[in-house]
Amino acid sequence: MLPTPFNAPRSGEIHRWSRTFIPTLKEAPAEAQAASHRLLLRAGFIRQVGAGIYNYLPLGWRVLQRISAIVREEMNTTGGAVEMLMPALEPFELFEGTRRDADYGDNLFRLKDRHGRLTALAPTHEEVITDLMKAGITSYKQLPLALYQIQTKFRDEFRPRSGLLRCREFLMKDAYSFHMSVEGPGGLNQAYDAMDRAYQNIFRRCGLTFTRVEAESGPIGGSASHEFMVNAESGEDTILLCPVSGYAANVEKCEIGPRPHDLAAAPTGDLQEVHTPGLPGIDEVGKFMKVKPDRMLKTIVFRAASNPASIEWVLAVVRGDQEVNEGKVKAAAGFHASMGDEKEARAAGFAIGYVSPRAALATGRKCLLLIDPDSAQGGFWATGADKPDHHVKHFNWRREMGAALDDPARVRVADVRNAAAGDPSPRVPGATLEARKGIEVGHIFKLGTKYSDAMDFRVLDEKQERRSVIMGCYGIGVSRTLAACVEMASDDNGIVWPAAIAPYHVVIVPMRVEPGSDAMSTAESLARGLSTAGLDVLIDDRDERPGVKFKDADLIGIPVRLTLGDKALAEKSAEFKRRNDHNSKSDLVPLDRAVAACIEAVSA
RNA sequence: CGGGGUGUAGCGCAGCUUGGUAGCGCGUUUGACUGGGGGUCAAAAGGUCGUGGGUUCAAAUCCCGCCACCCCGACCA
Repeated sequence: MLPTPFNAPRSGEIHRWSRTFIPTLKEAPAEAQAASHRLLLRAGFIRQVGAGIYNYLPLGWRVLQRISAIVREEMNTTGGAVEMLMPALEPFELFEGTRRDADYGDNLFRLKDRHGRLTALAPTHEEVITDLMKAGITSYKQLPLALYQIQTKFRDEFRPRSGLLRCREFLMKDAYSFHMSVEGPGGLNQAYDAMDRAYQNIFRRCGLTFTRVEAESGPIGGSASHEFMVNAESGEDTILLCPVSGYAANVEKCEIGPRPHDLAAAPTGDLQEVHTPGLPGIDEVGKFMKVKPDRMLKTIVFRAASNPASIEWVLAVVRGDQEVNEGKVKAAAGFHASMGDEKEARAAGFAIGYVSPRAALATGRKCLLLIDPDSAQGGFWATGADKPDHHVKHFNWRREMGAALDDPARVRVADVRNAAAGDPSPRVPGATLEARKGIEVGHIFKLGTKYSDAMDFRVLDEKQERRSVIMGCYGIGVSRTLAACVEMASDDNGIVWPAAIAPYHVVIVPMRVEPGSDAMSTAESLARGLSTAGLDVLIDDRDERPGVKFKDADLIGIPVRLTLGDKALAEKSAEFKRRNDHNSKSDLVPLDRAVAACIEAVSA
């Protein structure tokens, strides 16, 4: 046997439709709503097993493999990482340091082994890899290091939905990097930037149009985080962007440009109490009082963590039609605060459901009042009356709050709400933010020392001092990326795969399928030629009517279709059609040029 | 977890109100005719009607419980 050179081009696979499993459906199953869900089901790529649990059928698995291959290439080169594999089972003791079992809560799949030991199905692997590195890395000389895996993750999602877009079991690429420093050669920032580039390459190669947005960073200070959002209306996430500066962020993170405020305006009338019995929300109360939500003040009670000013509660005020942002509340307060436990807040005297900014003035509790600029205005306001079943009209800041407004230790005006379309851009005066829907396919994160501190992962530096290792982590939802690609590229007839991730590059449709027929033997020799050129080929050898084969070929979305009918064969030609080429008829291509035409179409 | 919806043949559905031998279309199998965008004719196979209980001479149908799946919502009080 001749030796095979290492760089020999890979020859493509040749599969026959009749010998693989492609159960296409004429009608989409009723439960599927999202376009990707419907098409993947109809085209025979996936089949549901349970809520948020799917089989990847041969076609679906092939695409996952393609995406994974791109991910591997980019990770191994641009990303500078090496691949490994960690287990799906995770003993609970690993959470002792990080307490993430609590953070994950019900989203963590828990199970007991036969000895009664608690075990988790891993939702991600920070603990496992940190534990592993702890044992293997003891010196700064071994760093930096970046490792990744492509592996099944488990999250007991509250509500799985939209097929592969939100699953309980899904395929993820997760990478972790380890450093002695943030800045400089070998530092976290360098690895982060490399990953950033790798991610952009990956999603571009998958044919996705995406927006890279600033995302909420974790509770440990200084960390940056970016999400890669595929632009799709069906996305669950909302992103905001400034069309002038290019600034883009997710809803939680997005800053809002300067907004004027005015707490000194005169009252609109006497404070008037209204009986509003048993009305649960802003909308209902508003309807009852005939006040629009944007003229009501919403006051949310946060429990303050220990802080130098020994403040116990933080009250955040936004307009009734806006949403309080917990991260911004913390940032404005300057210390940690979390949504108050209802019982605890009631015990402290807050009339939950009917809280007004005046609750901050009550004696005996130390409160910090944070007022969003949009609600720090004059004009008519309605708000709670600080007692059950009552609201007030004609709330006026100066009259109701008095001198407290002038004490920055007690009252501050600050951005504490989620950004929304139409808000001023934080980067360009006069520009306004636009909202888009997106599917989050990737997320990169500067972890800092969060995990290494929690798990005591320290190594000796060049001065023989033990220092916490600085970490980054980088995730891609591989199976979600597949769904996002379908959301992005489909038409009335089915999926339109980009060649880079299509399950096959070429589908050959012989009109006659009897073995030895001109059409079949031509199909086979064409397939061999394509395979030699490195293309994967599917021969539709089913004895079906042409219409059925064409419909199916369109549905499963193979980039190039070669049709072998009597007329074309009589001219020693094949009909050549690109899947993404709409209206046009197919071209006749001489058989001896067909392979070249396919290569050209696929490498475009 | 709250609200809404659905479970009847592989897929899509009707039948349930008013209880009385389980149906239609697609798909599947066989045969013939056909053969360029989801064919025609003929014959056939395929269903514990999600599940457990109850009412009744009789339950897919009425009553109660449970399960599964889908959609919407959800720390903003």
